[in-house]
Amino acid sequence: MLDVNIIRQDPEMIRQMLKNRNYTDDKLNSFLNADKEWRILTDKGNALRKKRNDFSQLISGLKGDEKKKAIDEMRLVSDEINNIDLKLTELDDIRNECVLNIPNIPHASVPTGKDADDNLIVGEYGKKRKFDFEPKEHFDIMESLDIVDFERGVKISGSGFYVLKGDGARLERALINYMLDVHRIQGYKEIFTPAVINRNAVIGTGQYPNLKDDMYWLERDDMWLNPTAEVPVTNLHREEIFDRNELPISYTAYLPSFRREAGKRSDTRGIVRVHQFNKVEMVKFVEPEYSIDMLDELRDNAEDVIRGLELPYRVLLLCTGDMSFAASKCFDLELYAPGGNRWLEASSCSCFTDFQARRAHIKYRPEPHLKSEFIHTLNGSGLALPRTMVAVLENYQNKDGTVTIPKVLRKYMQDQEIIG
RNA sequence: GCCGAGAUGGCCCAGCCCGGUAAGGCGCGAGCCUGGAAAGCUCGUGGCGGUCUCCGCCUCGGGAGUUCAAAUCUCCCUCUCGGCGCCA
Repeated sequence: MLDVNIIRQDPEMIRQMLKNRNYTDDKLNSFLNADKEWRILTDKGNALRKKRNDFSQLISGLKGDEKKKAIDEMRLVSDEINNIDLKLTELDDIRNECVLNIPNIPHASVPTGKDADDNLIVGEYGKKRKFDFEPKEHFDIMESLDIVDFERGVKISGSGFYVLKGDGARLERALINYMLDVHRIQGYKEIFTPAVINRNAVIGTGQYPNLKDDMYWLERDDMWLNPTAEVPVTNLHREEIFDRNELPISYTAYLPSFRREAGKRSDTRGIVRVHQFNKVEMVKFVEPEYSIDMLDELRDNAEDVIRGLELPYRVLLLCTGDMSFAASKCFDLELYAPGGNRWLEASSCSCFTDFQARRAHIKYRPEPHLKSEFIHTLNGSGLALPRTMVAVLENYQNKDGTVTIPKVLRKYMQDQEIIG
């Protein structure tokens, strides 16, 4: 959520920002109206409270009729306060609802644009391979190698779930280990968190309520299946205050992620869009002044994973209209998949400024005697497993139907060089 | 799942029985003192609002209730720590 003081100080800037992000300014207008009234009423209420407190003080020293009289007078004040409080609660609810629905302010370096077509292609890296045969799509490769079982995935869970078998399962495990090791060497501390998380956590990073229909909910215990490790890892430090010398903190975490993907109909074939997928995530907690620079570092850390795998990829700087709600700046990393001749989003690296920290109450003290301030958070995938698997299989496929294992993964697969 | 103990500002802790508007310590900072430091002493150190060198309100895990008045009494909930039970 945004700092309400920023909205108060420069509502026109917010209005322009909402326009750039394809939001209406309804919430802004409602906020401004409710806030104005709230401030006037708060003042009035406080004055009455003062009056009541004085009465209360007075009453403690009175007896008999004088006391009764004072109590009666005070009742009138109390009734008035109650009425104002009722109205204040109403106004506060409106304000909160509005603020929670106003997205983060994009960083100055973010291009203004309407949709995905306006995203800026920062660069294309790696060489697209020239095939002397027609490259197959990943699901065909996987089925002919017998390293996947779509039917039984459906049998035990439902559509959108799949089973990896044999070298497919081993490749998955190798990729996870490889990614975690890359990030560990980059200086990230490895974390393994619960995959079932509570309501406060999904509220803390903003998945609830915005994305609640896209998460699996365990009604009996009011718990949620992890939608992305960003949630448990960021919430590790919810309601904590750091000393300055503890920052920056860099975590990497492998965790299965669950998405209901309600209403999505695209990419139903294969493993590009599924309900459960593994992901290695990077999360950073940093001092505000460094956060934007840290985003470049984070992105580079994710790119290292791709470069190591020697996959062709491109980097997109998302425009204002295509960025997610909480992000101030965001890069997408897309892997090239020759079988379907398409780019697959395998990582999204974002700087959230204080937007998440404000909501999750994560602070730091710039100096011991100064008051605490919100830190900045960043996160990015490094990488999402299924799409990486697709890119590996399609780029490394051979004419005879086998798949060469990328060099960096071989040590995780007992030096095996080929699948098939 | 059962029984008991607990949750108080950045941290520690008093107050609760017996209701009157959060005491003290640590840490940190400013000042005094000093050749400099330590010690000592004084002041400051949660949030919101305003007519913003000042004033007011709110805040004792969360919520509801009793009362003129709740950290304090009553009820419900959450979490933590013990003990018992169950169990990979």
